[in-house]
Amino acid sequence: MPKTNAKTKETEHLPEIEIFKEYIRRKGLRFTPEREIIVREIFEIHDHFDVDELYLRLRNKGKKLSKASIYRTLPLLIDCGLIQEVYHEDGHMHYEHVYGHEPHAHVRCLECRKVEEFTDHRIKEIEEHITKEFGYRLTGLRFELLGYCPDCLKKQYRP
Amino acid sequence: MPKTNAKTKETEHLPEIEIFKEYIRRKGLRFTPEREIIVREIFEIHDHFDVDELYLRLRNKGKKLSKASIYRTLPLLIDCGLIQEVYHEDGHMHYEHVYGHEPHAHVRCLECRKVEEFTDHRIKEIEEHITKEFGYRLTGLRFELLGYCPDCLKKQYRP
DNA sequence: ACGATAGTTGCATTTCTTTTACAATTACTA
DNA sequence: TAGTAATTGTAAAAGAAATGCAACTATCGT
Repeated sequence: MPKTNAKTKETEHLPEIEIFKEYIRRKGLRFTPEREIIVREIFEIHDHFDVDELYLRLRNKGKKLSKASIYRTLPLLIDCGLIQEVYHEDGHMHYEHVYGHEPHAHVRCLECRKVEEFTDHRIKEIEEHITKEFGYRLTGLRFELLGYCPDCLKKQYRP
Repeated sequence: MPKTNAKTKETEHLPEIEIFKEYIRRKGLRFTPEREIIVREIFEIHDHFDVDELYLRLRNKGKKLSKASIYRTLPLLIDCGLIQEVYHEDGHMHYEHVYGHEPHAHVRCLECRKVEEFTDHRIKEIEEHITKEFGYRLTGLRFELLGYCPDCLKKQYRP
């Protein structure tokens, strides 16, 4: 179960749905009920998610829309900077919210498979370094540390 | 085309094939010609690679082994710490050498799709921090920065 | 050196994720 | 409110990765 330590304060930003609407408008696309349902559901999940989980949550709420619509909506949300692909695991992609969240690292335990988030001021420093020294304009970041968590080390799953 | 700035000096370590042999022995597995061919080919590639590229390189050299063997060998190489999954793109996984390489970040241009590598002492510091403060034992790392490279910015692909 | 045995290979098939063609539907603009 | 171009669901396709199986073989003990 992913744990989320590095949540940014969720105050002082536009609601995600407004960002999305504005993006849709700017691109000359359409704000459909299906897209609205998908976007609202995604931002009710306060954790990493994947297509199947999202689809099941919607079905359980009686919202019957197709997976195709989800697969079509995700790239829009990525493009407008609301979410990002965070890691590919168990044969499929996992996503996380980006907008309003500080850059952070994911630390994954290879034994119990839990994922924790950590912030570190040095992440921003590295971004700044790349920006200033190499002239990149950065828009996103994925940082994953792999290893064994204290609990699993204690249980001697790993010597 | 991925560019590789952050290559570590390749001296002063055991040949990868020896590491692999030792791992195979320790696990009671078998050192087959197919495995040897795959491993040697992987360490002749000095860049990121994927299954298809590896398969084609082998075919072009007249080595006719199956993709299944590649798919079965990669987890072994990951498990013994020689390579890692580095990013999932174009619908499939990409790999890179790990053994003998310093931890580094990948900076990906979303326009021209090039991938550059950068080292930064802060990456190690962050690792140490996670290790000391949170008690993890870390074995690997993926760090990807996404944005637009100076060239593409100059060409005004992005305002 | 040889034979037994358990691991490995290639092939074909399967599973699973993600994409897409198409016809019906619908959001948006004038 | 009508016109039009985007969107939807369905079903199928595309593609990556995993796997069952029979034939093969590396390895080990004798």
